[in-house]
Amino acid sequence: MPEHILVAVAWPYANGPRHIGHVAGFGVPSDIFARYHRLRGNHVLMVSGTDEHGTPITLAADKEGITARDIADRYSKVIGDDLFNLGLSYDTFTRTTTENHYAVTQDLFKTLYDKGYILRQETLGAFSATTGRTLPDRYVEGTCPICGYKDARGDQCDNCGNQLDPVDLIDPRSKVDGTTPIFKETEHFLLDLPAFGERLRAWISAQEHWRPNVRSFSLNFIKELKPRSITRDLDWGVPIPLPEYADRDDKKIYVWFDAVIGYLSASIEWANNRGTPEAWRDWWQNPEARHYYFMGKDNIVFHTVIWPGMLLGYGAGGVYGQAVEAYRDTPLQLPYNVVSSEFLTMEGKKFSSSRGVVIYVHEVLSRYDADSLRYFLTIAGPENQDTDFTWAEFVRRNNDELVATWGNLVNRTLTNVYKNFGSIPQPGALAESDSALISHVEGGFASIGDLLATARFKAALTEAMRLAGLVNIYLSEQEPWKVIKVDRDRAATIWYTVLRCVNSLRIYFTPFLPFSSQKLHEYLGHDGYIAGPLEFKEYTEASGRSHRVLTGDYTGWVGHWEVSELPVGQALREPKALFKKLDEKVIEEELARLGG
RNA sequence: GCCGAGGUAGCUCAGCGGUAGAGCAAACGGCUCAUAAUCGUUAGGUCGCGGGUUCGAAUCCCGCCUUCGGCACCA
Repeated sequence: MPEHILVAVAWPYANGPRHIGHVAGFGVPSDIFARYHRLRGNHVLMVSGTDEHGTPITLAADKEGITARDIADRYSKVIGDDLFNLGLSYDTFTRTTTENHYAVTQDLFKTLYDKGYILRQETLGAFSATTGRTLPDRYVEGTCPICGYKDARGDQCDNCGNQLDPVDLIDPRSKVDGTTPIFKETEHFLLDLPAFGERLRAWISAQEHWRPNVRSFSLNFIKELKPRSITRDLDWGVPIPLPEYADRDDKKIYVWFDAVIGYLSASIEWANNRGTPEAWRDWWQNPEARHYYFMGKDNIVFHTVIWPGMLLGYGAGGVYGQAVEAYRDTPLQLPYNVVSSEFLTMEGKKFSSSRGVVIYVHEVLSRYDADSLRYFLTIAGPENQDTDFTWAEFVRRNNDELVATWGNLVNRTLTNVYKNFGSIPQPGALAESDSALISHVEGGFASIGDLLATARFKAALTEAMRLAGLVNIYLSEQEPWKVIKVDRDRAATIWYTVLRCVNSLRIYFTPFLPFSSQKLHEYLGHDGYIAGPLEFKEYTEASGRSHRVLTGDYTGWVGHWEVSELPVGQALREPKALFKKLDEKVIEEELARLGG
């Protein structure tokens, strides 16, 4: 029975280009997972988009003298291009500035409000004297009332570590332009998280398949749940769907509230775009569906506490949940697993765009193959702990592992067979050593499959590489290039054995290395796409505004996570090297770029 | 300050109660079909420090040193 798998990927924030740490955390792992489940024949829905509301984008816009939408448009395109070039196979990668997203967000807000899960409260907020815009706590600086430190932030003093309220700072000033902020009363809406406290605690406690750090961190967090503000004094965001706020442009829904709703709204958009508007319910209102969320560790509580709280509150729904009779009493699905990564550092230092400690995705992809980056970010990525990216390691992993073990196995096999046979050779009776190798390698469908299903990507790729290494050892022992001079039939059998293994390894590597796996698929003489092209599509909504969606037609792809036939006599296509070996010089060149 | 994670071979990391592991780097040897790729052998660690629990501890507990995160209106 095929399963319905939702792959919900963190939404990259559109205030600038994304660096390789971001795609290491959520992008590559989620794509491996989605591609694996498609090969398994499951119904995969992989959604995300650019997160385009919030203060940082308005600040970036002010700086350049353009609108927030201009900033969002620019970086949504840049980020979408990066993900496309990395081969991240979203079913729908959209944006949070669509009409559809606004409608779904407002339905969530309105439903939670009507059910009493949203509270109203007057609070004292800081506003910029020059622009009138709200100043988040961290954008207010001043002297710490506790220790006297002069550059304390509104939320916390970096000197004494105490948590602060910006109103208490002595001589407060705006971090943006140094002016004195104005404090005034403003009404805010708060999500009543304590109302879900017991249900969340019971639910999280039961999730024993979560990574331990995710579960324990979340359980710790919900010990002290407070209502959480879900509106901001901003003109850039989803409007509050209440009559008294209909015409006001000074208060919007908080970016984090709408961003997590993106998982649902993008699923609904996917269904609409393909002309099956109710199809999203097969994932969201199907108790058998499994939802997997991928993100960095900084986002855990939004996905294990706040979003689940919102889903519990929404239940079987408002407008969207209730629309179809057959689903009317079916609540939206909670996450099945929340796969959080740690952080990637850069030559030993934390990524920092402002200090130039950064490597953008488009920079790497402009000079290196996507599969090389994908390989590094998987085998050496921050899956369980922070890991370090260095150019020296990148070159070494590429040359000594990817090229030497897997690339070279494919290359020596295909060039030999293409030259000597031109097609899959007819084997004689398999020797003990031949069938032992084949069955050992084919065991990867179970072992690697189990690791992938439980999101242990590093171990899965290590196992695939180990199996590729076994075939290299076999070749060294059998030496078919010698045997062929005296016994062509035996050489054919040896090469057939190797080809059988390479054919299975092709499947194993497809989730990790889609571009090279597609090439190998073709060199082996197979037809169709095992990892085909992605595409951008433009969609126009009722307002007339259009937006771009990264998607693809994955249903026609041909690979399956099982031993596949390798027909004797199938003509090979002329092979070329799958990967490029990198010159050691690039290490110095890249380090020079960082310094300059 | 509070909470949490890490400190294992020169390097990057895995192992997380039962005789210390991998890859790379190093040394030597085999092979030469293949992107000077590959295969084999060797060498290399009192698993941060100090206590404790246990027949037995990188693995559990306590303390310390050290690095790094989170601490809720930055996403």
